[in-house]
Amino acid sequence: MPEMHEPFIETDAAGRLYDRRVREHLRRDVPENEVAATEALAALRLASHGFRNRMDRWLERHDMSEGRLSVLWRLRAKGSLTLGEVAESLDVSARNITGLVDHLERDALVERFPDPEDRRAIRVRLAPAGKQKLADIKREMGSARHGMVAGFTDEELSQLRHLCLKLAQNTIAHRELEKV
Amino acid sequence: MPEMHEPFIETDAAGRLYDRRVREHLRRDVPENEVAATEALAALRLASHGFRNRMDRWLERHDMSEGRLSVLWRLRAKGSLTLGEVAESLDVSARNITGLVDHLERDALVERFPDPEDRRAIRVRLAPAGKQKLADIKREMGSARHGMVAGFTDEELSQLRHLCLKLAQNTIAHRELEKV
DNA sequence: AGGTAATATTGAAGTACTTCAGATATGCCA
DNA sequence: TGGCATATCTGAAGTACTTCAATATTACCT
Repeated sequence: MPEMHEPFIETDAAGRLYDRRVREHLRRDVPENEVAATEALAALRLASHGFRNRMDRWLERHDMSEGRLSVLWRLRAKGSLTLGEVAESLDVSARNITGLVDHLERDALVERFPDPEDRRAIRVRLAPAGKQKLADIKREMGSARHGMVAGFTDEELSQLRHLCLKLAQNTIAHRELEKV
Repeated sequence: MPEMHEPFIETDAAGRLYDRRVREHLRRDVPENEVAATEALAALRLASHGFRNRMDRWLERHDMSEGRLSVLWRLRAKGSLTLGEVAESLDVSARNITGLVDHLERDALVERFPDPEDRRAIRVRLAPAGKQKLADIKREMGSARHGMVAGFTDEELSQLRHLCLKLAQNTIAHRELEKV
């Protein structure tokens, strides 16, 4: 049996999980009023790191990545978009989308074409193979996702969604303020 | 006034936030029993993406990155570690830690030294400048974090921590199973 | 109608992450 | 005691992300 990680996720008196390492770190010298925020954000980081790694591994079987898949979903929703619109929609740089679309184009999953109204812009749309790839992924995604949320009630998933979007709202509001 | 993002985070009848784009996508053809999980995981992705970008921008002022900062915190907690131990602790590849420690060493924030008991291994510890850097960052981190969790009650933060760690447990359990 | 600031995409250069392979060292077993 | 499997770190090569600058184009203002 290979060596396992030393467990660091424990349950407190109220029945809630906490990260022992973070709590030990906090005991040193983090002000009391920052404990809850620090622990929550550290947990968010841990969860998303694990989730992303898990998704990466799963998507490898489809010769896909999360970044490229996001582009495909967005194109499926919108029909076609300029590269800039894709970038804004996914909150990444236009340079990044250039690379992701290069890769998707190389795999024949999308097609680039000129924007009829703006000769600077390039539009992109799903190719038939891209539509098929999304159908294939969707067919199997359910069971993968099911494993990731094993043990969660619908109420917990709803609450997780709500709290994450509340956090996202803060980061979006902050970013919009920085534009001014 | 620069153009703002079209708002996509809305509130449902129960007073909970949801991502309109995800919900529209779900209405097409995602099975009912997968809706809650899909929405929760999409929200987690959005929150962590925004949080990470926000942290990146904030850490730039300290000439730091999240990856390198994680290394520093871990060294502060443990005194010294081998590069492999840092990698395992942060759930990243040893190759990645080599690069992060290269950068930290170049900035004189850490020091590498031979492991007295294993000539293959290299240990790393905080340099005095690293300790100072952590002190500087800690002094200001509170207000940055405060902004990120504006509008959250301690109860919500505790619940967010719990739900994220519950998710993290699933990804950790899955990864340990893959080792067998 | 011309000039100029802004926009869209991509080339260049960088960081953070991955996998794989190589060099050196360790530990275990026969 | 020697052989072999495993461990540790890093070089090589790759992806996904960033910023900045360059080129071509658009839009607006005088």
